[in-house]
Amino acid sequence: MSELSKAYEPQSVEDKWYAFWLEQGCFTANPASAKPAYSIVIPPPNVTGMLHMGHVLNNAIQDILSRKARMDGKEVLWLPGTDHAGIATQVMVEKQLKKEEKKSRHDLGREEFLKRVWVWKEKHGDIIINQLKKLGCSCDWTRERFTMDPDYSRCVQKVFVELYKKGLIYRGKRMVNWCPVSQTALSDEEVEMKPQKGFLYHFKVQVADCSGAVSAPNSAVTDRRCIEGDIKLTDTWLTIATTRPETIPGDTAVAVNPKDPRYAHLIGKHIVRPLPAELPQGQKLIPIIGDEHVDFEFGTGVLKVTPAHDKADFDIGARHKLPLIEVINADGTMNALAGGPLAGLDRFKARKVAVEILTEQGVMIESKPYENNVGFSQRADVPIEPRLSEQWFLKYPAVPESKACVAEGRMKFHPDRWAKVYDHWLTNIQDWCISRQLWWGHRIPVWYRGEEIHCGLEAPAGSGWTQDADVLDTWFSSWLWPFATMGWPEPTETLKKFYPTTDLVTGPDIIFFWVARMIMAGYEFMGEAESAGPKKFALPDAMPFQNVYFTGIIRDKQGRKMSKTLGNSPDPLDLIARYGADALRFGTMRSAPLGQDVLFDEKDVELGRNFCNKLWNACRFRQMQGGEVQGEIDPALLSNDDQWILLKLDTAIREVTLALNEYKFSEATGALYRFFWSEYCDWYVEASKAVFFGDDAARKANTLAVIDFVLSHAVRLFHPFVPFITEELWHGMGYATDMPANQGGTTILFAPWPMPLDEEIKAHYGLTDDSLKLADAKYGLVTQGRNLRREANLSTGKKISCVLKPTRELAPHDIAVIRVLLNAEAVEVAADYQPAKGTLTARTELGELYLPLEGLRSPEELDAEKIRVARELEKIEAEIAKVEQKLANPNFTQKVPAAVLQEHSQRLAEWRAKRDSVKAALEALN
RNA sequence: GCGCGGUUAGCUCAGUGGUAGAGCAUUUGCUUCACACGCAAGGGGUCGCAGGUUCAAACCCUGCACCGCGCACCA
Repeated sequence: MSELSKAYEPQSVEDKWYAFWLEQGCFTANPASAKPAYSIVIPPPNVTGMLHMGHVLNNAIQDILSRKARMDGKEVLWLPGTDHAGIATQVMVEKQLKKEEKKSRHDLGREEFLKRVWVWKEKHGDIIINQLKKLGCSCDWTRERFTMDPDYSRCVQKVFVELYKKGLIYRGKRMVNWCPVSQTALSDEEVEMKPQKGFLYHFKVQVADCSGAVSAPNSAVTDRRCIEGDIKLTDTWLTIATTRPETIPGDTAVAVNPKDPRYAHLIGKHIVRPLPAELPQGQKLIPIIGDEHVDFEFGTGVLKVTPAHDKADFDIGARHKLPLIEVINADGTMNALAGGPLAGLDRFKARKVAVEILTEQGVMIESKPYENNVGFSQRADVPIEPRLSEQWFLKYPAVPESKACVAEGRMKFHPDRWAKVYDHWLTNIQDWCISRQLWWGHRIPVWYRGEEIHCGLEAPAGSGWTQDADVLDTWFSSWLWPFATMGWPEPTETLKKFYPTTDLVTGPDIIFFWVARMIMAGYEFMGEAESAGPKKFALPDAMPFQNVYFTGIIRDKQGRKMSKTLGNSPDPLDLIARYGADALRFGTMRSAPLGQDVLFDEKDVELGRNFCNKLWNACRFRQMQGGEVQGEIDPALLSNDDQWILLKLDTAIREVTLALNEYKFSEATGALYRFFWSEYCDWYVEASKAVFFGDDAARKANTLAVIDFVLSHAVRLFHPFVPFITEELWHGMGYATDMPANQGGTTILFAPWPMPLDEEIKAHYGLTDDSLKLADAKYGLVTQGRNLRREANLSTGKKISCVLKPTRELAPHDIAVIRVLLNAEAVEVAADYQPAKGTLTARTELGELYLPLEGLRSPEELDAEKIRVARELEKIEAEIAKVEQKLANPNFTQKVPAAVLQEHSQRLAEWRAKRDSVKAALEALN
């Protein structure tokens, strides 16, 4: 770094160093290494996805953890990859197909369509990977995995077969969440409950008495005929409340609570279902049944039961052996059984038409606006349709082990409140519907031939077998990620070295989808879960990671979720182009406190950029002073400022290290920011100018040595957060040269993480509390002096002369520092100074500071000054009163610890002294 | 309905019993020889509300309000 530019220019630096790191193989993990292991598996982003702010937050954190671990001397594996993301990817390719060729996937056929998806994947799959590289992610790209890689696919199938053989996977006809747009079953987790504004319709039905006329209740509808003449319609009408009148044709009973005195006597009788209108009454008689499920407080206390289209109703149906009438097609339209006017209509259109028909019949009583929770397909954002279909299900394995590891604190969640959410979910889970009616994904390894069924890794021998058409839920492959990416089922060196992984960084929105299931898979396939049976890996504790860090959700500055439709999501690549990757990382980290959502504001990135520029220029300042790099520090030559900054560095090292250990990234960046900007730059660099502007060569060399010591540590402390600029400075400042090649000599990546100064070093340099206090007092004096200057309306550029009447002895160098910091021509030390009229004074810890003005001020300025000083006096009096009151309370003085009491007394003395001084100043103004 | 978070300066957030803090924004003054992506000095808060514990509460306890999230088969 011969000449540093005036401002930091990230563009010229970032690509260069990333290429260098790759070339040097810095990110490649070596399983044979003797170093202790540190590992993270990336939450694989959607292969067709684009980098968004959530990725930035998530991956910046993983990179910080990885880089810190490298500097701690660990062998680091950050394993990257992408997810095939079944529905999302398939939909994307289907859309493109529609747009460009006006074809559906069925037009192409399964095989041809899948070819197109792979083409898409080859074309777009690298985008997000390259974006992660832009961000600076130090992933081991030699181990990049994709959930549809042949090896990975093999793992997924193997797992399916194993669980099938154990009886944990089974096929059954059950009620599932059906997405009419994607036309596939979904798991419970993919359904999002959303409050929906609709209507609660009340309609009446007539009770019929036809005992004996109805055939067995569990027979199919077509057989359930009443002879027209046998129906005896009664005068009793029941009112039913429903939000879904379009499902009336599918009703096969009406349920009341058997304890409900209004209706109990009607149980066993029938009602005439009003729809389909054209069917003869005899074919529409359905029984009134008694079921405890019915809440008689709600609605009318009469519940229509539609077993084929409602989960709860399905259960009631099962209890009462009711027949099922399906009236809705897979695509959400009504079928022929729904009746003439409804058949073929979309379910929502059909709702309106059903209401019209009921109104025409004169049975509609009222419709009142009503808000209820409706399950939505998370992916397609339409209401899901509970639907009876044949699907594959998994009974979750290793549930007790998975609960225990978190409950017992062996696996830690950060923040830990998620542990409760996790536990609650595991306590209440239902079997997992794992089959999807999609083409893109891992095909279910089951073949059929007539009544025969074969589950295995290969197609069975013989002809006539057809494979199950469905694929597996994407999460059924991602739950294997922590070990399937490392060579499982073989006991590879990588697995032995890096499993279980150390940290997982992810969003709380996938705690059930992914985190919980990975834990179960870990116990089931890597450990000795009770259900697991004999294993190649009987790890004593097979949990896939030791810590889970849950990030917040990134929102815009108004608190709204980032979304494509709102257009409120900035493009991270654009931000990187404008501010630099380091700026984006630092800004994001600084504004992302543990466990809370992050309100993103571009100002944060700006702050990051400004910070990088500050770091850059501080180094530039050092470089402009010339001299030997990293000379020896001579303790005898240390100034008070030197001692102060070394102590502040020590504090910063401790704070940043502790914050990182606790995953408090905003605290760590906050500490770095404060240390570097408010302590090092604002005070130390400015104070050092007293040395560099002087002519003490020995002191200059020593100051340079201190600066190099501080900067070489600071740059390392910063590296995990801002990797590019720190690498540039590490080399440019020459800090790499003295280090062994594998410990910082080649790259800062492996430079040792700074250690706090131990007691021995502190003693060696004479770093004491007193040095800290003296410096604080000195800088306090400077602030007060600048304040005087400001009161006198003397611009910062103007040279002034001050007088200090000291309360303690000060080294000549400290006086020189004060002079430089005040930008004063002279600071005279005079024990017997008698201020002239109109001299501004400030009472400081080090003595009275005077700014003689020689009558330079106008009467207006004097008046303004008087008002200000009088106000200050008021404030001081109020503080004194507050402390005096406390000290006057015998309860206080008797009960309080001695230290607190002493502190209060001292404070009172200080305030009183200050009051005297301010009073004197005020009098001097008059 | 149950559970979990949150409520502190205009904004975003730190602050777990003893003098209310930071960044941004704002005011004023500075083209001071590292940095205007900067420097310096200010102004600004009855810590959501009501009780309680304590010598002392932003902090601990109880209740309430509002915001957000998760879970839940009220049609």
